[in-house]
Amino acid sequence: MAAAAAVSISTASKALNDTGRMGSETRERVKRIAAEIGYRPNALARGLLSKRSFTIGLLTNDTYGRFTLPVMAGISDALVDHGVSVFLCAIEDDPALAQIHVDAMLDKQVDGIIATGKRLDRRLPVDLSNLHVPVVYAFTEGTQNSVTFRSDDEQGARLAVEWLVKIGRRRIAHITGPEEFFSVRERAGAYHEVAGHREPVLYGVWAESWGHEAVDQLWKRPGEKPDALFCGNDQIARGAVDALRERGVKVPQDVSVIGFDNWEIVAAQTRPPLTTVDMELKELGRQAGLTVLALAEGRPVEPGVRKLPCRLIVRQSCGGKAPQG
Amino acid sequence: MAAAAAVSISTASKALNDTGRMGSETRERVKRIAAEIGYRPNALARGLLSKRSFTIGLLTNDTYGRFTLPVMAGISDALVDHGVSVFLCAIEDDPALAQIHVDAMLDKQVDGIIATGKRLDRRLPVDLSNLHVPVVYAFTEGTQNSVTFRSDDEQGARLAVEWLVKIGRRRIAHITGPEEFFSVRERAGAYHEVAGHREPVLYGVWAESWGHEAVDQLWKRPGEKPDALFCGNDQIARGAVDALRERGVKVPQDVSVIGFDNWEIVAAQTRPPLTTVDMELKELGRQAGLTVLALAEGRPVEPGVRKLPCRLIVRQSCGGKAPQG
DNA sequence: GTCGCATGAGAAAACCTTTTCTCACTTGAC
DNA sequence: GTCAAGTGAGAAAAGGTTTTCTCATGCGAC
Repeated sequence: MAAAAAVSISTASKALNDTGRMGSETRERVKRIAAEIGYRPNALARGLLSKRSFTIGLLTNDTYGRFTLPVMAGISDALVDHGVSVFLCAIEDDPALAQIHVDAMLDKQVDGIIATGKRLDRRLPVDLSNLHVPVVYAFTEGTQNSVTFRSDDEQGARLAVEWLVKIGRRRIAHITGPEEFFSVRERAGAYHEVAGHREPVLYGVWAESWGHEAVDQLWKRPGEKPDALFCGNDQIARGAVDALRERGVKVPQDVSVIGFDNWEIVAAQTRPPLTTVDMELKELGRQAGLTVLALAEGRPVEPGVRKLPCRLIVRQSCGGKAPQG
Repeated sequence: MAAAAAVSISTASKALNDTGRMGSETRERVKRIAAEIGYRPNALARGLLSKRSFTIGLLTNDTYGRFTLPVMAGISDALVDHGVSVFLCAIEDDPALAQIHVDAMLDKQVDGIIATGKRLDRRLPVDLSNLHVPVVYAFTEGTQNSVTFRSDDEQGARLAVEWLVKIGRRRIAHITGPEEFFSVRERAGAYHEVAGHREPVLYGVWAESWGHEAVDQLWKRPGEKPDALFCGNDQIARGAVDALRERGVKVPQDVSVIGFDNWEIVAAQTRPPLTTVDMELKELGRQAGLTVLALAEGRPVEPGVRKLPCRLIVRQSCGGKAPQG
């Protein structure tokens, strides 16, 4: 302890924390010696007294990390300045495992919990509604009176379809995931609002093979073909692009294709690279982190669902130019 | 505190921990009441005394999570039974950020640190060699006298090439990543040992486009074409498969293609799905977790590099049958 | 010269456990 | 009936920090 090196015991604490009354030369001396011996206060002892552990828990059932990692990066980014560390707990839809992790986090006196997942319309398999620490939901369904952050899929879909319209496309089809996904219905709704009902919506699964097959279905139909495809995610878009190439249809000259998610590993490696919609998950994580911190510090936060706007990422699968700004 | 609900103070502790001397009826009563009021001991206070926080830190510079997430899953899996939680700290090759995270972890009295990365032959941008807590390296270069876990890329590559030989392929080319990668050289070495020097090794970058381009190069050369491609990772393999399909070369009938990494999102979505080499990163994480725990508990661990065997994942891009076993 | 007040610094309590020590009481043996 | 041994349970210290309280000293004012 610094006390040994310097002179006193509780004086050291006051010196280092710039609290209490004391001579400035004493304060400086203590600080200097503390720095010399590399003294760092024990966060456990501090937390025991202050009731703040400067630790939060991140609970997720997204084992792939597709959604969790960007969210985690945003949380960490926002909280590292505040000295907060993050426990990551990956539960794989296993209620018992989830409960174990939640209990462990509570035992360790986390200041709050952020729950995140891979679907906006599903709950984590554990009840977090009556904990004595604040809980914030990010990209997963929250409980009544909770704070929930989610992407604005409707706005994102509108962004995509409006972009296709703006570059002159008129026959825009929509190939997407299973209709029971809330975000699928929301995106399809926005699609209809902007593009009307001229072309069909093809519901399927979240896989490249479905994008491939959907293009086959569309091109087998008699009559005019679509001049644009708005796909429910980047994997579907990739499958669609591959299918179009195999049919000799040129992307983006003949058909524009737009994805959703901006999953770099898929979107950037597609030929041509995909124009897509980014859900700004890192920003979502950042806000979730700051919110749980605010709640932990007792600052009031309005409950409710916060929709964060998506952003259009223009690459080469649509043609057109990036918007200036 | 349970003391209030029950009768005494230190007796409660002994009752719940099955230590000390006391009447069995007292012990049972305390336990029952503790369970009723949902009492859970404060891990901070316990850690303060026992010098064990049941917390470890996972430091990574792999922002994509391609390698970190499976490792993390293994660690968590191994340690959750021991009541250990994991701080995840993503540092993006930023030494200052890394130091901040390490300091934060040490302040929080982690029992140990696992350092992990995305390259076997690179260090994390922070020195962990003189900490007062044990450090274990996983999938990143460790320091002298440290414990390091890594995949056995040589064995993995041998597994792949031997498989190609076994199913009857003779002209096996190797398309891989940048030669400065240690694992690239190791895999290429094993490739040469098994396949000889009949076909070239093409060094490039870790991208689909490179796999595509490499196939173009190989097929533009005069003379007989390869009947198998051993690719340095799944992305390259995917690019190669796509290029072969565009050339009208059938996979796996005409050419077998094998990847490396078993990155499901790439390997399983390729058409046909890729036979590939899995580095067993989850098992690697599990062992790293158990090792850091052993070190934290003072159990002796032999320093050195531990190579974990890879496993062949047989899908459809090679033909042949899965080995029984 | 005394009183009051400001100032600097240390003592002590509190946070919540675990562990060791002490004490009172019971029981069995002689 | 006394003594030793054994048994059950509480007291106290320790762990590292922060915060409040107390105390001693020195100074200015009257």
